[in-house]
Amino acid sequence: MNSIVTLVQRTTSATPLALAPLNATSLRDQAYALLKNAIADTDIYDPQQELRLDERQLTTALGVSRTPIREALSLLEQEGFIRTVPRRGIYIIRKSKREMIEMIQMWAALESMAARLATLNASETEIAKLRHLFDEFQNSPPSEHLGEYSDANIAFHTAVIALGGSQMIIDATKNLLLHVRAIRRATITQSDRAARSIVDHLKIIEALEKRDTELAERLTRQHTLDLAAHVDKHCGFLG
Amino acid sequence: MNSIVTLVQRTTSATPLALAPLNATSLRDQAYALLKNAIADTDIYDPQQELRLDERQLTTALGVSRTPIREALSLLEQEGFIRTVPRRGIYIIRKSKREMIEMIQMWAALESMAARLATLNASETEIAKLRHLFDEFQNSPPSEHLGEYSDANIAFHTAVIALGGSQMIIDATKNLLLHVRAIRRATITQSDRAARSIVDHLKIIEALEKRDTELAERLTRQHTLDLAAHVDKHCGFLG
DNA sequence: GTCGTTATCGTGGTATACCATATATGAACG
DNA sequence: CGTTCATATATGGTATACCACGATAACGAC
Repeated sequence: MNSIVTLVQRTTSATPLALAPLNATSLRDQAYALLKNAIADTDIYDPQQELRLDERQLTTALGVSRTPIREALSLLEQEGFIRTVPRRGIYIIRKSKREMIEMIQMWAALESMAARLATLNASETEIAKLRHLFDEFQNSPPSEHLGEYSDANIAFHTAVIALGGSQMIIDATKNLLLHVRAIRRATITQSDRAARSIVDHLKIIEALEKRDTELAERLTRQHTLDLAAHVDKHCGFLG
Repeated sequence: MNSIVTLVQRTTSATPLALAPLNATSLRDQAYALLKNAIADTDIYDPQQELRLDERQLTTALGVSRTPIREALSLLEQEGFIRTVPRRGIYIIRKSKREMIEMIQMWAALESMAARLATLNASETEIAKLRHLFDEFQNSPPSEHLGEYSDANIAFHTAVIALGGSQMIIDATKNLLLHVRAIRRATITQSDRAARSIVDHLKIIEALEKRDTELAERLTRQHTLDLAAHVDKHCGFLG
């Protein structure tokens, strides 16, 4: 069955207003959040995966009318997660290799700017926290628990961006992360990349601590551009 | 009267299907484009300007129902152009000074990445075209025709971004430009800034021609960050 | 006259009925 | 058996009616 639909139904059954929290969010926003999470949790690059969504089906699954569903889908379409083809259907989009590389490059641009801003504005204590993200990998090599390392990896980049303090960059990056995350899972699996990645991260942290603006920026940019180059070479399965 | 509404009406009267071109665009997309242009052409930082939109009013002005209007407004809201307050109204957003600076910083990050990519991928002839953008300013100083120079200025930055070849960056930048344009008008009015700006541009062009990746990137970033610093100092009228 | 209460209304949110048309289906004809 | 055309159906797009709720104004009590 369609995993998205089932997830959606499960979440919907949570609506009984047990405590009636200050749930002032509109149905459109709820549907938007739900669908976005569902899409993010779907392995859209699995060739088996069904990528078609059905408005009417979502209607019954969520227990709301088409209107908020359609508005939510409009937003997701604008963000590049889905595409609606008139009289054909609504489809989750698989990003092409080129698009994926462009997204990573854009990520590099934004995160390196965030690193620059972090050297200028972030507090000592905030920067210090970065090191703790990798405490658990001090003794054993990351190859032994790649799943956790992948999470810590994402957490590191997210943290650097947060350190920059630019809400605009933080927001713009969130969607990029969702798009790139699916592919990142596959690329980090090479353990040598994970090892080199840790070295890069430590150098970035040092640059941030030394408040070396240019260096932190450059290292951050290069680290992410390396990922783009890696995807370019090894991800032929992308369109 | 509300300038947006009047503009909207004028444009609407152009819909008679004289030749019935392949106008396959949905009413939602038409409304979206129309409203976006209308907002872009409005001087939202004029304290006199009415910033409230009325769904029902737009309905009659455009001659369509609320549905496509609302979907278009949803998109504009997500892009940060408007904000809808339940039971209060829909308002065009004035960006705060902080937000404006963050947008310019983001612009700097993206354009400098585009410059980097341009040194690696753009053709000689494409880069050569950049010089022609300023041909008309060779003899007379830009202070004599600031309006035209402002246009050429925007054209230059847009061209650099296009040279980068990343559709993702091109798209992300379009909205930023709309947001920043209103403020740019006011800041470029100092003629000394215009003169220095031209010098910067020429240096960027030279770096691109020499395929000096790092230099082109750095100059482009710094040029735009200078604008951010300038806005920070001189645009106290922003929230 | 001021404060509080109530009624009305304006507004965005939602549900639903309707529409247009590309695609699919199948029957009829060659 | 294959091709073609007519009909049916599914799907996204649009219009509209209804709803909930807060704001505001009108009114009344003190």
